Amino acid sequence: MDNKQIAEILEEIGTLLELKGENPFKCRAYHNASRVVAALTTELKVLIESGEIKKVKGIGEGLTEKLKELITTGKLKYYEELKNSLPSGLLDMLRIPGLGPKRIKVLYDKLNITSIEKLKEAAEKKQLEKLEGFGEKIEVNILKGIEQLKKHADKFLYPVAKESADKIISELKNLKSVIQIELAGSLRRKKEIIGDIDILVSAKDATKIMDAFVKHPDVAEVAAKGETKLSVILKNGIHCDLRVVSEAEFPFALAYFTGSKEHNVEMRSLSKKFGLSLNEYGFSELGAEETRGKAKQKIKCKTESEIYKTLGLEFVLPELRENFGELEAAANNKLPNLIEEKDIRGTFHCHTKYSDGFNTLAEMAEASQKLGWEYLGIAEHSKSAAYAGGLDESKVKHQLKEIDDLNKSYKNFRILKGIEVDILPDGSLDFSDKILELFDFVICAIHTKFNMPEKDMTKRIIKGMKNKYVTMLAHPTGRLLLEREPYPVNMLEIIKAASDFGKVVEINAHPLRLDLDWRLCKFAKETGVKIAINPDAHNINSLTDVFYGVGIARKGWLEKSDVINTGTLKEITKYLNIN
DNA sequence: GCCGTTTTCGGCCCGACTGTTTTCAGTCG
Repeated sequence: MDNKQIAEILEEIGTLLELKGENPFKCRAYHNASRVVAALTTELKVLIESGEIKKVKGIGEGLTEKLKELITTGKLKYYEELKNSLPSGLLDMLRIPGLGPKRIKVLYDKLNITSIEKLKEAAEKKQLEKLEGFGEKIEVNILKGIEQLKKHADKFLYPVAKESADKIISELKNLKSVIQIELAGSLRRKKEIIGDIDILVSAKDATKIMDAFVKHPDVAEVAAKGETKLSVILKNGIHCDLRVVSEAEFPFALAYFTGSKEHNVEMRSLSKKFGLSLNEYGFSELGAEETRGKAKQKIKCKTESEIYKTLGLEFVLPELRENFGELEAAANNKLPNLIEEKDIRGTFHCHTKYSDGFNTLAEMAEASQKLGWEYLGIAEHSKSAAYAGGLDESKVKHQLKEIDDLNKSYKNFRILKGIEVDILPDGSLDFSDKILELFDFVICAIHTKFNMPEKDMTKRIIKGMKNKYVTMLAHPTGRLLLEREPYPVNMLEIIKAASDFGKVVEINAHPLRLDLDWRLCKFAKETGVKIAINPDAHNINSLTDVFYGVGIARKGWLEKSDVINTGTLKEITKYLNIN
């Protein structure tokens, strides 16, 4: 049982305890432990055997015992009993907006409602409104929530949400009463999957802004409206929160609403050590209840930077605010100098008409030069990937000849000859070494038989990666965000193998994929594995998808030197050992 | 269930909004 699976069990225990009405702090302890385990870069088994687990914050004696049982027997009695004591449908019901553990418990205890279907029936029969603490509106909202859940996934891809948010912000910006306007929340932190859009505004008159936003053409309906907060659902199904604060409050509110929640909790804990209480309006003196809330600010800050400075910290970029060690690093002036979009000088893993792309080699090269890039790596599918127009040996040679011819016409630019070769189920590659040696670089990837057991899949990838001609691993996690579960693979083993073999691992920056996961980037960096950020572009417009990958790289603490395609053409040719 | 430079007990981040109530509980972020 790996750390990820254990983290999922801990998370579920926390939720089940909430449904049982257990001590909320105990519930939180489990949720917190889940996060801690998910972020570990060493197998829990190793930590427990060596006793190192004692040093891990958030896992105490009680949890260590349970984890031991889980690791040695593969089961946890406490978890099994807890699961058996509640119908599994209760967990599903938590996904309905407005329904939390308390209300679900009441529904279960009083009406024996055990699933979303039963809940819908009961609500339609108006049985809920008779319950204490429930009413007509809650009943209607539950029905709406169920509808909502069915109609839209409750998560959205970063690019989709970003485009939507940018449009709204650019229009609200023009309102006279707006002083400052910024994107906040997980979008500002560049998470690859977004729950909702948070927009923060500072203005003298909140009403005007909110009224204008309600009338925005992209708004489908208003979910909630107060004095400072407006919550709407956009026509594309994304929830969007608009908050209006005063100019003095803006930096505090921006920090607060940017999150993450876990980062904020740490910030507030840290504030306490300075005798301060931090909230979305400012710093107030600790203990003085009457100065809390919207009361006077004890220390004024004009920017987020000043907030961090007050707590003795370097400014922490939004991407890093995940309580992933950034506050400790900020306290010790050890924050990374993150890679930027402008550092990218080219990319690998792009397709053309030769396989399943939509543009010619010349068109892709021209578009790359327009972006200011010095090289473009082409990597078509190999022959087994027939569905994607995979190239056979003769087509390969034809393409390589065309690249040679084109390259003669360029100055300070080069098309790099690559291939995205399939790793077959037995771990062998789709081309012989004789063909592979013709390329400047070789990317290996999985495209078939995704349902292999994790152990076999991991072995398959490692075997493929070991080939001496392989330069990098593509589609490391194989995930298609929101559309398909990633294929089962032990990423820690893969990254260790990449380190052993000196291979590069790709961040596939196609918006549907955006893998590698940013947590793994951090691990890769610590392991000494180089990363390439590749757009997996199939046409000239999607070359810029590479910048979504930069977002992931930044979240994973990668610096310019960690990413190979920040290198100049000269450095890349040297790296690839080509003339 | 975790944690401790006020440490083995007594805290554990905090406020807005909604809908239920008539002062508050639940949910959310």
